[in-house]
Amino acid sequence: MTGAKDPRPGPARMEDVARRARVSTATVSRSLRTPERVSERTRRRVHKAVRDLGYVHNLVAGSLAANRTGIIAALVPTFDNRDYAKTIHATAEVLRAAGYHLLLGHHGFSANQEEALIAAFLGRRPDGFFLHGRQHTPGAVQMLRSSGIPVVESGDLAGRPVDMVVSYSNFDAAKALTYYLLEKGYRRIALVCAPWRESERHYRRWRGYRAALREQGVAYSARRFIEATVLSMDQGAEALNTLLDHDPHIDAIFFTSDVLAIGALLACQRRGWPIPDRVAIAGFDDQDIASRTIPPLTTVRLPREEIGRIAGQMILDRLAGRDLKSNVVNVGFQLMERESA
Amino acid sequence: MTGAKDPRPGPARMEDVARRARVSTATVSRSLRTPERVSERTRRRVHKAVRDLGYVHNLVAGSLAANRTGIIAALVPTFDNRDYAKTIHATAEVLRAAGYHLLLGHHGFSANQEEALIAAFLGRRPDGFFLHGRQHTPGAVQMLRSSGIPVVESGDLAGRPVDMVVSYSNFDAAKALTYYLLEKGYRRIALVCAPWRESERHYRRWRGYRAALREQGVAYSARRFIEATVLSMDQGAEALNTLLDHDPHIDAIFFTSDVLAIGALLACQRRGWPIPDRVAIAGFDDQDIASRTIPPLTTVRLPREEIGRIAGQMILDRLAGRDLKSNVVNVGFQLMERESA
DNA sequence: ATGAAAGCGCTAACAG
DNA sequence: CTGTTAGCGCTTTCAT
Repeated sequence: MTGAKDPRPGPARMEDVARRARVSTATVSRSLRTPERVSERTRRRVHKAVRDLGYVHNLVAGSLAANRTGIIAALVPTFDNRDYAKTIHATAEVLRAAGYHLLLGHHGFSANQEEALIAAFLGRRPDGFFLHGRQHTPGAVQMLRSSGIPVVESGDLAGRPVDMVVSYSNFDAAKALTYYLLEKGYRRIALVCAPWRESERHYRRWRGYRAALREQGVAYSARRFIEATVLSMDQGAEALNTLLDHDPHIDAIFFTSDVLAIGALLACQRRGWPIPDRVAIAGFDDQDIASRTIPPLTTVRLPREEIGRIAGQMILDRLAGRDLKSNVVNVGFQLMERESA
Repeated sequence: MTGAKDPRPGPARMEDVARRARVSTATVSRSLRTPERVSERTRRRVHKAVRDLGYVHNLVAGSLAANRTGIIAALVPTFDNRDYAKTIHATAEVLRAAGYHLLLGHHGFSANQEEALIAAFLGRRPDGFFLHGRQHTPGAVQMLRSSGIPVVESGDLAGRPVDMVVSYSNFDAAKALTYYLLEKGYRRIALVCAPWRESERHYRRWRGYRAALREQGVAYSARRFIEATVLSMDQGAEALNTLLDHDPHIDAIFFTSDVLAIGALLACQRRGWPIPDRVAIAGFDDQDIASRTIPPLTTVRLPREEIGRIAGQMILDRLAGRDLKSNVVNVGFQLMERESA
């Protein structure tokens, strides 16, 4: 039998640390969260006790007491997409540097699934929310608004923000690309869209394309439009076939996604068709491979990392009480003029 | 002035719901977590009160009281990699269906960064941990072990697990691919590795390659080995040049990553070199595009989604107290024999 | 610079 | 099936 009070079983608590360092739990807490408010000597004693006991600061209890979790919730349509991945990567980096962590979820392009996840995530009391996508159920918007936390959306600039937005304009980008094709002399320009359920973004691209045609007095033909069922290289190749079957005079095809465009390009290559002479091909996103295809793919580059960085920064700024210049940030886009069109 | 007690400012709490539904907070809690243990009538009253008040169940407080968070921590080297993305996607799906959410981080292939994240994440008291990667600092292993929560690692089968492992064998897969090349009659087979800092996996692949050569009595030459500095298509093309400069008689090149292999393949194509006649090319991972290159790429397919699914399931099984058959699951691999080699 | 004490909002025995 | 009650482990005034 020892005279010392036996430590309770289970992982060490702050109280155990306090006892060992001969201070109060308040001091331990300060040593951990605001070390500058504690004397050098005390801090060292506390940190030694922490190490000796293998103490792990319990942030669940801390979150409850402090009424902040240090968690930012983020929702993407899918993880399996390099564009979202790049964005989230950058966001996570910015947030981690400020001591925040990411609670990440995916909803598979379903607004209802998104609403369910928002409800579930809000229960974990995140300090901020990042949504990739601009289409939400009314319930989702309402929950987000009344949560009172900073919310950043991305994906497009159009429409009323829940709170803040950082994005490029799909409409403008698609319009600019279409203008480029028109300037190159193409007149029978077809469009292959990714499925519209995969966010309104592709719909906006279609609108940008139509706007360019209209402004330049070029007729739009529904026979030159295809909505792909899924976003795959095979669908790109198939769309190419269908379009040229319907109208052999098509001289250019704008795919609203590089995946589709590259699928079509490779199909042409296998057939020995000269691109862009047989038909010009343009994509959207500037995937790594786009600059290495034969010929290299004309496409639009979006600043995915920048979006993620800014999104994280906007949330941090708001949490720090800093005022933002604007709730909507347009990061722009870059036309990558290459040989395929 | 109303006679009713004024609700406190701020978001509704369980007590507010309880008062409105004329039950105790315990009943509200049960209605939310274990509705089957509450009478139909009560449950409806409670849920109505929840809706009326816009109450959001505070899982932070709940986690503290129940000593479980419903959070699974996951660490990957980087988000910007489709392989990890697919795995995590599958894990998140399995976990979400069971009411768990993912706290996700990335460490950029740095074991120290990983340790720091493990420390930070453990403070959030996750109920389980998933690590993509098998190399950890001793401190990291120690923290994980003493946390007492289920830990699943992936990335390779070799070495002693922290707790559980689900993976394929990089050694076996690389060896099998090398055997295939040898059977095809190639004898001067070069190897291009991704940087070894990007996990030991690429080192194991190199070992598998060497083992195959040795077993078949084919000489290994350091002049036929290159460690790429980064994982990019350009590096693949560059490695190809360097190798053929050093030794023009090389008849096959095994790249330990499809990215490198495809970069090399496209470079050959631009030069009009016939593949595999000029030189055979093989990759590792079976990216989407691997089956569409010209010629299609011989490579190894790894069941990324399956790994993620099983990892999630193993954690859930352990949390449910179910016994696992084994702590190590080998998901195998699949040789994709195509025309490039 | 440090300590005492009052919660943070919920859960889970336990009792009825 | 439902209520009472005692915490969960930490943070943060408010003193000193």
